[in-house]
Amino acid sequence: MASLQSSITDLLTDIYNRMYSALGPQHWWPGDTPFEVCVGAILTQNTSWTNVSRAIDNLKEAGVMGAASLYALPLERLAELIRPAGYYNIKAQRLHNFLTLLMESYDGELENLFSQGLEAARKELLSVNGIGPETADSMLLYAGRLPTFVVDAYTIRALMRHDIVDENAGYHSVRELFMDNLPEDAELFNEYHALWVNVGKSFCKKSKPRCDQCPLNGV
DNA sequence: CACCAGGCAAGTA
DNA sequence: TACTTGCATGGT
Repeated sequence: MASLQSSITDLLTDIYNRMYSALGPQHWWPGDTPFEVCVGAILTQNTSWTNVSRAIDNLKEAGVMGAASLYALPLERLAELIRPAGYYNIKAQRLHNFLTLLMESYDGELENLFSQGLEAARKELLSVNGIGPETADSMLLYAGRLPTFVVDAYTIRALMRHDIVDENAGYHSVRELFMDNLPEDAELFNEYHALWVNVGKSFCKKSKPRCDQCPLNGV
């Protein structure tokens, strides 16, 4: 049955309920520790998670999944370990840039970074070359449990196909759409973003849409 | 074979 | 400001 929307909040809530009912809890982010989540956030830039998982396994196997030991690695050795994740040279440099911030300004402790609060920590992360808005928000939400909304290509594509945003909607405007119209709830934002990715992978694909099965049909 | 994947920065006009 | 290009492995 169709439902009437009286506000953007109701629309976004309805979309969430539809996706959650169809797909259930997503158990994000896959990762044993907040630090591992941050490493994964950089490695997964424009890259499938299966490839990233291999790279993370290599780092664990080498015993360097920690701020100090990863920071101490030569770039060539780091690149070699993360090779399965693709873009390994640039990602090695980006990881090192992040570790430089963490080690030199926060004593290697993510807690010291996140305890500043969302806005200050976000500004710090965005100052790192190689950390853009999605990577920063992923770290803040999934490692720091701070209530920021993560937007990605799946989110924007699905919103566009359902005429909820227009074709020139950017990261910032979509992030604000969710944050201005939903309660400031890290658990909700966690599940909501993960559901967008699932919908994007399963139904709202780039070149093979399966719109007939999409839980967003009828919003 | 072509296309895609949980982006970002640098270069060009 | 608004496009375009490089980065790279691995699955479908």
